[in-house]
Amino acid sequence: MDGIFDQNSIAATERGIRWLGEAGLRPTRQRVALAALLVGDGRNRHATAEGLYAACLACGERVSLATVYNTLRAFCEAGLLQEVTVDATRSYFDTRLDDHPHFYWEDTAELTDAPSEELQIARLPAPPPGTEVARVDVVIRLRRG
Amino acid sequence: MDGIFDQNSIAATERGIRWLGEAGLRPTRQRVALAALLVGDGRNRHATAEGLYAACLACGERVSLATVYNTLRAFCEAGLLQEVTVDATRSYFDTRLDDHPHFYWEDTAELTDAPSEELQIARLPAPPPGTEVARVDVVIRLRRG
DNA sequence: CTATGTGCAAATCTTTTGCAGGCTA
DNA sequence: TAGCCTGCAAAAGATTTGCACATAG
Repeated sequence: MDGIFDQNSIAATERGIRWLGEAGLRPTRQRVALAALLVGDGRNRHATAEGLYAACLACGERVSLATVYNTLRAFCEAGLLQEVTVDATRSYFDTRLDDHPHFYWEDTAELTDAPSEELQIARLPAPPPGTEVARVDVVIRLRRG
Repeated sequence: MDGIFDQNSIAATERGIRWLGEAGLRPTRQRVALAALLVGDGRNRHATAEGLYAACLACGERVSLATVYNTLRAFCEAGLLQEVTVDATRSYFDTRLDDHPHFYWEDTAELTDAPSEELQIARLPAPPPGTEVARVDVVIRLRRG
C-alpha cells in the first residue's frame, strides 16, 4: 500500500485534468484516473507502479498494469513526476519536482519527504571538469529506533 | 565495464584472503577470486554483479553468475561491502564502508566516490520520533556539460 | 566427516515492448 | 478521420532459489 489515496471525487478529477493539461497530455480515462490519485488532493505523493495500480483498481477503475507503467513513464517525460531511486527492487515516482531530501523507511520500504528547510548543505563536492550537476539526491535512511 | 580490475596477482589474492578472513568467511576458490578483484589493489571499487562476473571470466576464473550474486550478497551481510542504490536497473556494491557521497555519471551509468571532505552538511532533517538514521545517501548526479 | 559453498537451470519479479483495436481532438 | 492510447500477452533483464555435487576445516 502506498498511503491513503483520495477518493476519486469530482474535485480530484478536475485537478488531475488540469495537471495533465499543463503538460499538454491528452486526458484519457486512464490518465485522468491515475492523475486524480496522484495529485487529486494537492498533497505530494511517492507512488510505486504496483501501489498505484492497486489503488486504481480499488477505486473501481479499469487499467492494465502495463498502462500504469507506461503512463508513469510518460508523466516523467512530460515533467509531471520525478523518479526517485532508493530501492533496487522498485521505482518510486514523486509528484514534487524540486530537489529535496527524502526519508526512506527501511522497515516498510516507504518513501516520504523530509523537511527541506532543515537540510543545509554548506559545501558540495565540485563536479569534475566537463560535467555539471544534474541533481543531488539526499536519502536519509531510517531504522525503527 | 566497471573499471580496470587488478590482475589476479599473488599479492591481490593474499589481500583477498585476508579480507575474507576478517569477516570469518571461508576462502573458497570463487570467493578468493572475487575478493582479489574487489580489494586486490587496495583501492575502492564500485562493482556490479554483471561487471564483476565479466572481470572474473576475463581473468580465466570459472564462476557462475548466480554465485557472483550470492557471493556479493554474502559479502554485504558479512559487512565487507555496502550496497548502493542509484539506478533502478542495477545494484552497485561498494568496498568503502563509511558514509560518503557518490558521483553518478548518468551517461555511462558509472558510480565513483566523491571527495567526502568537500561535503559539509550543516544541518540534517531530524529523524522522526521512534526512528534513527541508519545512513545518509548523497548521490550527485552528473551530466556531461 | 559434516557443514558450507557452488553450479546450473528454472523460477521470480519488475518493467518494457509489439501489435491490434479504441478513443480524443 | 488521423494519430495518439490502451490492453494484453509475451519479452526482457536483474536477481533469487532448489537441489545435487564439491570442498574447506
